[in-house]
Amino acid sequence: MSEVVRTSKSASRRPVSIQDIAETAGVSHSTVSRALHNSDLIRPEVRQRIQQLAQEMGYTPNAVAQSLKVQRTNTIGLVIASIADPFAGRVVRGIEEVAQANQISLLLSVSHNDPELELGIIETFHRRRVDGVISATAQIRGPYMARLTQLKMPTVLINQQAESEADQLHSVDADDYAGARQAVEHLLALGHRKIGYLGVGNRVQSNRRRFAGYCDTLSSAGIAVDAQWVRIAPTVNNLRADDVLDGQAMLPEVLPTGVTALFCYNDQIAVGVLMACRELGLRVPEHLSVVGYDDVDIARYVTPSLTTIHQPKLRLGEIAMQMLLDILEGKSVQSRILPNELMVRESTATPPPACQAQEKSRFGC
Amino acid sequence: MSEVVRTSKSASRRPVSIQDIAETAGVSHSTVSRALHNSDLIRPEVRQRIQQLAQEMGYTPNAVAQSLKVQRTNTIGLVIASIADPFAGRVVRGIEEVAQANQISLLLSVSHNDPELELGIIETFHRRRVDGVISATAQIRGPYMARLTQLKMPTVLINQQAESEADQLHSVDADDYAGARQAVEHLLALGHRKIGYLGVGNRVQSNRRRFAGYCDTLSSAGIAVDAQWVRIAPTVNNLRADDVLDGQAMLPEVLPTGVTALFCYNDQIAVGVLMACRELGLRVPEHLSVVGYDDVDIARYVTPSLTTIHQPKLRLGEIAMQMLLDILEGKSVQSRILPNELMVRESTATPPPACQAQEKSRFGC
DNA sequence: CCCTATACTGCACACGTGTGCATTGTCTCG
DNA sequence: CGAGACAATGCACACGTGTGCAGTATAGGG
Repeated sequence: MSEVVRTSKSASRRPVSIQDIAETAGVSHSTVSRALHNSDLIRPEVRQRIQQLAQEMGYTPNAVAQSLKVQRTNTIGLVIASIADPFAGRVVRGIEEVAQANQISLLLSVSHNDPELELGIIETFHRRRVDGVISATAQIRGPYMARLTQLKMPTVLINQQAESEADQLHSVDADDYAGARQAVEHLLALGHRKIGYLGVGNRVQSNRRRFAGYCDTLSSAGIAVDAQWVRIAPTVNNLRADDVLDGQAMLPEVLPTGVTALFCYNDQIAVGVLMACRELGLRVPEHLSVVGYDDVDIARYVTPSLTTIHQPKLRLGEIAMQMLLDILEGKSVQSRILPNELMVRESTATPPPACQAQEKSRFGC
Repeated sequence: MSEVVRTSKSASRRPVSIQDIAETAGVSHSTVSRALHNSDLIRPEVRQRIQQLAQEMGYTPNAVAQSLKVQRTNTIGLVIASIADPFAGRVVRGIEEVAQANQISLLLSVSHNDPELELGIIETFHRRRVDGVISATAQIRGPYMARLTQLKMPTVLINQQAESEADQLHSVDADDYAGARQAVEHLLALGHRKIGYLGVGNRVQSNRRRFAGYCDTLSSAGIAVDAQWVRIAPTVNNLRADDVLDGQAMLPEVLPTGVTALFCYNDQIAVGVLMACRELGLRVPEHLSVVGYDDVDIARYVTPSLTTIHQPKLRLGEIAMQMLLDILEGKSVQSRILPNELMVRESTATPPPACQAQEKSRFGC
């Protein structure tokens, strides 16, 4: 008899519900619900019998129904600019680990830095009633951010240093400005004075901060920044192009200005520079010093290995997720800025003799 | 008056529902539901008025409730072994693009090749009632796969060539065996005869297929495979270690055997070999030829650039997602195997003179 | 033996949405 | 003018789960 019921149920292709369990157990669905939650309102023996029955019938709670009822999805939305970017990969990993440890699921979306898409993604997240949002996209633009705050979705931004400290908008960042300063100071210490900057046009905020660090450091050293030393990769369709190609293309443009070192927005740009140098027969670091940013895996594997600024990518992700969890629990949290670390490898050295000579004469040695 | 109502609603922090709209419009919630779906059961003017009202009140449909009702979440679960792996990154991107175009959301989970975790992930996906699953993890093991088929969740496997063509289990793969053959044939054509293989221990299936391609190709050429030429990176905790380090560690072990070329399981292993060679003062390809697998970005950026087998990573992802969509629509689909492509770059050349001399004398030249 | 406190269980509603069916109103045709 | 057809809308239930409250049974105490 009971077998017949089970068969008809399983034939109907619908997963078993607490209602099904209730019927086979001869109790109400409320009792089953409570039993499965280990409520001490239910007699221990009944509780155990129901739990065993649930096991036997292959019951899996319907998270959709639960979410609807308790008004919480245990899901957070994650926006990143690109998956191809190894930087994002590490950050996502940090997020994922903390999320998994806290039974939170991740809804992943890629924005490609397209404002239209970003808006759509936020809308989708809201429709799905995610508990919160982590955004690791390059920059939040006006309407995007406006909608975000309007919807009152708890949000944590990564590496965006949102200037407007709005209500529920928190952020965790690595210190772009200080990182840039470290990089340029390293080059200054090696004796370089003509130091160029290769930036990007489609990550406006972070590019601006790193560029500012670059400018200020040179100024502090009494060096006037020559606009010729600076190139910013053009923005194509607001979409992220291939940074390596951009780096490759920009090198020949700054070379004639006589720079002896280049500080690059990120490691990919720097790798592009390395490849361009190889084509031109220019040796790094003998003829030109190169500094990257991020310290992605590839920085260690290219030849010469890249001197770069290490960002605590994993930590950024972990902290962002933990911060969001705290917000959801009602704790008050405050935005954080993490320090970076200079990794000195093979791509930087003292300036080439010719320039050193120039410098020497200049200083009267 | 209506303002008072609006205010009280918005003060209750709950998003507006169709019920709220119905009250302000003076109709039933059914009418609102139909109007928002453009049902022609509703008078056009009413329809428009309701839609405008919904707009004004900032209504966003509750996808959770919809999912519960229509028994479909428009969400699929995605399991990958690691995010750090650039191979996975490209595949995910392909999946994501097709998903986004079809209004499907992605639930992302990382398995780290841990069977325990994998099982938990599948359980979570089932609880959340995803419409389907795409698995790009290295290998599905017994209990994992059993549960997958038991739950009747439509599933597409990437690069796993599931031997048991079970019911709802479909797959899309790049041809490991043929890829390995291409790689080894390339080396043979260059004149190499002592060719080694560096594999991995924690991606059993694909490693086995590539190794088989390696063995068979050598056999076809009349070369007996020397077990000394072959190394498999040890498996640590079932977790994926750093492939580059493994490659670096394995090179010294096979070098004494006199191999003139190495076929590596993937590009990371090959990069490790490159770095080890550099440490030992061994030049690639003059002293040793190296072939990778996957053709991830890094393969183009290292020095020398890697000869490798290009896998259509983006296509794998796109096809997998499209296949899953077809399954969900009830279409019948069949598993596919995609071809790879040999990318000849700088890391392969004819064997070093010493060996060539040996070969020559051997062939009586 | 009766009353009350206690332990347990079921009823009914709620979460937000979709939809079959009944109901109402209007128009048209005989 | 009445009847049937058709258009438009509301009622009620369903999806699967959680929970306040009422109800029942049992035990204990007077």
